[in-house]
Amino acid sequence: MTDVARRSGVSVGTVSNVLHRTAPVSDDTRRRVLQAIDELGYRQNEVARSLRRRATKTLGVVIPDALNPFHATVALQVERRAHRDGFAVLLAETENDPATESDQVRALVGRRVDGVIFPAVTAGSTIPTELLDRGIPVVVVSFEAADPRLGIVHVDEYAAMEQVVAHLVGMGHERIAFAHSGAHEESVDNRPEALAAALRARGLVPVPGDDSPTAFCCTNDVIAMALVDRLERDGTAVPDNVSVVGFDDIPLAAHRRIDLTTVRQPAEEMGRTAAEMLLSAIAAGEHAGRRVLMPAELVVRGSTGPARREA
Amino acid sequence: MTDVARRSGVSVGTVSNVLHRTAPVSDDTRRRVLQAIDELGYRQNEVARSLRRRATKTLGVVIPDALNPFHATVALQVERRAHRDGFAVLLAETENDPATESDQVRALVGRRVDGVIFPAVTAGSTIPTELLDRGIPVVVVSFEAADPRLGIVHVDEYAAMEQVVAHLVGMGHERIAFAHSGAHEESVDNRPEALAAALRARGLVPVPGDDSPTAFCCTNDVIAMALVDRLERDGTAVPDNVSVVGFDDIPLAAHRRIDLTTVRQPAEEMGRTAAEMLLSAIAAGEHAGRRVLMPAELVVRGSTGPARREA
DNA sequence: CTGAAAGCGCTTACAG
DNA sequence: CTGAAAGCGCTTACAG
Repeated sequence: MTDVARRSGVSVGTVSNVLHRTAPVSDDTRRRVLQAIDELGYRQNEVARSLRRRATKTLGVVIPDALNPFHATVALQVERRAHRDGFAVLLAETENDPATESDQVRALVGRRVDGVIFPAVTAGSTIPTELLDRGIPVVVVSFEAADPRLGIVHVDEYAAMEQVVAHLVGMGHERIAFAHSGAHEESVDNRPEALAAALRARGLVPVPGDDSPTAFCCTNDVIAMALVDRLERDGTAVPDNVSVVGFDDIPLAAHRRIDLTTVRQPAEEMGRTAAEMLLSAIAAGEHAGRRVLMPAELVVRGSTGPARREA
Repeated sequence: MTDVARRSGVSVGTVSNVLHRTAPVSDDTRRRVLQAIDELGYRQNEVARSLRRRATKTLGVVIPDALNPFHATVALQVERRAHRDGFAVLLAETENDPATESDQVRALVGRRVDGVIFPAVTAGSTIPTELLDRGIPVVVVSFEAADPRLGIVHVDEYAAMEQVVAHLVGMGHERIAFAHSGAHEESVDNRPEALAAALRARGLVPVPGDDSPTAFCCTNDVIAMALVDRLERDGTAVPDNVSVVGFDDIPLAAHRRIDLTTVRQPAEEMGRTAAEMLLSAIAAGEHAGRRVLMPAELVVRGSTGPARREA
């Protein structure tokens, strides 16, 4: 910037002014400055700017796993929306590990992100609260949480599971299990509990996955697809021998070869909404503190069918 | 930091020293400082640090589409590896649009990333060169480029396509088409050319996709899976009526329901290697300027079969 | 309309 | 071992 100022014969303050129209600048001066910028290939240093303005125009997105299409979609939409407002996004992966999670969040705090979005969080995590306490707005996507300062974008998982159970019970299923990944700490959501509630309303209870269920409700579509793969490799046909229901409705769920019955969450819209919520909270200098409920609906495809009668 | 210094009765320089062991500090002082940090919940401001050190410890990853598992995997591995070295990663999405691409890269330059990784780049892009000219090291993944300052992690696409064509021709295919997404500008790679070369070596040429090919070679697995879906919805069975070959070997390609014959690229290793290459270039203060060739191999699964004899 | 100066929160020689 | 001071590249009152 000093170079630009020197080359165009003005002060750095004036260069700053032409760059941000914060104060009127004569046309002639503006032209000279712009020309110098062009000749020098000058690109403003955002880190100095961030330091001075005490705002970085960057968001953090903390996801357990970039390979889950639901999370990837949210991250993508956030990035897209943020970019429109001149915000950048720092990607932090947690692998669903609490230690990595807090590590990552600490790094985001150090880098002074203006806000953060969590499409998931490890069970029992107090991380969002810590951020909130530091005055950093946060919005969570696809799950609920208690803190009123939190921005929340979610679907009604109880209503969704009610639809799932109605569908399954209507086809004679009574032995229904919940399936999640055993690989990591679970992230927090109400899906198992929502399933249990819908079953209870019909005098049923969830059965363990190894206790010959006739249907599985999976915590997400990735798990559901892996389950179908495993079942069929073991000779258990889906849906002839057992039905499988996913959650999310990732694009592949509609693939003819996959054809997964699942609960559709509007991932793109959720990501976009979360970004907008966060961005406007940042602009207003306050917490997001709002809750948006999105529609979720059962999409019936070919992975569910009538319960097999016991031999 | 001033607060910490005041509370522990030392100067800010000393606080800096205990934080980074750049100079010896007495045990007693260290203890007091650490305690003050803890009591205050102090977290060092990385942006000030970055400004002063003229290095941000952040990498940019520029991808066309976070939903492509190959790109997501590379991004994830880069993030993981970078995180180990205390680097953060800025995610920039291009949607395969040259304007967005240069926009995003400009933003990365403004934010003074220490280096950038491209798992793909729009055709004809001069972006990497511009970065290189500014002294920013860049490494590209899964394609080739001419600039000797570039770090390159790729596979031998010609050898891979040779295997593909040998497999296909061995099953009687002579009408082979290349399939890519028509949605966006293509990103740059040698796959179409590699296919053509392997065909030419056998006196064949690629046929247009609408000229009743008996086999399709797709630019990646996502396209291949979409193609299978489309073909089968139109009543064309795969592989009975037409064979389909992908590229990448994303995890789903091995799913029993998908079962895609494809060329395996070691995505995780490529991402990790790219990150390491970039990180060590940054540490050394020079360009990556190295080329690593990774193995690619044909994985034969169920989406390819004997060419259907014309009726 | 333009310039000089302070200050954002750090690091890094340099003294002591 | 510790402190004082300069400076990283900006923005923002404040004068003029």
